[in-house]
Amino acid sequence: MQQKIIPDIVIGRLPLYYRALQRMSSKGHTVTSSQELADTLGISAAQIRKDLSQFGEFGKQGTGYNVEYLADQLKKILKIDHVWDMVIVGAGDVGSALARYQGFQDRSLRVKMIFDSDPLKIGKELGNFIVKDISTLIDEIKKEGIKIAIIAVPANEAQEVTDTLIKAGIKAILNYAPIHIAVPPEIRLQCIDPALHLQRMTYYL
Amino acid sequence: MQQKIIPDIVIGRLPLYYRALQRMSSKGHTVTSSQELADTLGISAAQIRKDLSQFGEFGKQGTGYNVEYLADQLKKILKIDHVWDMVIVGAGDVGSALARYQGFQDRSLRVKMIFDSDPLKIGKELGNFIVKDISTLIDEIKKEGIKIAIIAVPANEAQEVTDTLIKAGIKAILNYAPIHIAVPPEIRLQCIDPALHLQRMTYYL
DNA sequence: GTAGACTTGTTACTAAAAGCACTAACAAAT
DNA sequence: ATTTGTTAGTGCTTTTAGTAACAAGTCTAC
Repeated sequence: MQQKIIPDIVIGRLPLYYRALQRMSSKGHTVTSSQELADTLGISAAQIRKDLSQFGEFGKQGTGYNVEYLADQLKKILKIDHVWDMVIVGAGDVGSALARYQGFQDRSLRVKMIFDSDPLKIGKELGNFIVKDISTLIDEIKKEGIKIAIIAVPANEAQEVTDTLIKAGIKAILNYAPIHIAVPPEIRLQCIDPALHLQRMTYYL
Repeated sequence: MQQKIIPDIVIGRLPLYYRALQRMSSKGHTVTSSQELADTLGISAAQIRKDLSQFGEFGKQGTGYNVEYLADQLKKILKIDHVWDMVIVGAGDVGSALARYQGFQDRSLRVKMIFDSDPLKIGKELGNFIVKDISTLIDEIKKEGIKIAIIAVPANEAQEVTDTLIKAGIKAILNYAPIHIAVPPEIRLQCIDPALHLQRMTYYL
């Protein structure tokens, strides 16, 4: 039996739902509804129900969703029912900030190592880490079996770093370099460039 | 005459095209084609042509696009033919990193001020800025006529800060707080939460 | 126990976005 | 002058995404 393919856009909304549920849970909220989620997220209730129904039946008619239970199910679906270790490549301003970033806590993500190629940075302390030599990157990643990397190097080094990461066994990349990087189809890639977001809005001003 | 409404998804791709053109230009590239852009961006050539044709005819058949000219046109369309001043709210780890971020240079964006509510942070130096008291936010923003804000405060303060910003005349917001914030339809909003991007990828691992 | 108010999961429908394919235009080589 | 290869712009088709509505359960109040 062929398993149903879930559109990536749906997958993209699940972490959003999970984030809202985590927040509700921390406030002691025990049950919610698609309507309440819709209000807190700015997404239509029908959309939320449809997205969730792709994965099973998590709610109860007339009652809604149990917050803990639904959060738990989403954790399993997103495979964030355990912590994922990550590496950061690039110990410049962006890499340093990410190494100190508190926002990964309680979200099943943990920075494990940070690399740089600059001899002046290698060996230096950065948050709880010692910056490692990028030439040891492949070995270290393989040794720890890390699958997720964050790229925070200048644009002109990004593609080279990407290729190295893939050689090391990295399967998911979050790219902060302001350039498009090419990856084979089996590698997941997400990009963050604040300037792009901002320039998208200036059009309307 | 009613002007054609351009889908926001198209607007979202324009900064991407512009970024690629800037890069080509800095490498001395003078002409390009939809196909070359497609290759550097990982977007189909047809898509690029269609997007651009929404705004006019910028290319020459058989030849392609003049890099400088197209970049210039995109600048005008996106209204980034002049520098936009921005304020950052929140001088924590994220706000500090953004205040130091070099990536806004040459992209028509400039941080002008940074605010915080913590008395321990107010008055302190941060990069080239002195952290200002958030209680002066409305006055300062109005005085300078600033239209763009970056929110880098904890989740539970984000909505309140948003409301204040809108009162001050802010029209576009980039939100780093890990929560959905509500804004009236005329206010532009973009959100960045690295954990969301990462959790979107773990599904596939 | 029953009426009535809610809420889910699902289906049918509508809208939007992307892909394809074609025409017209241009440049370079012969 | 003619041929060949390239490329933009555009209309049409297909695919994808989102909305709305409804039947079937569930709960509460009385």
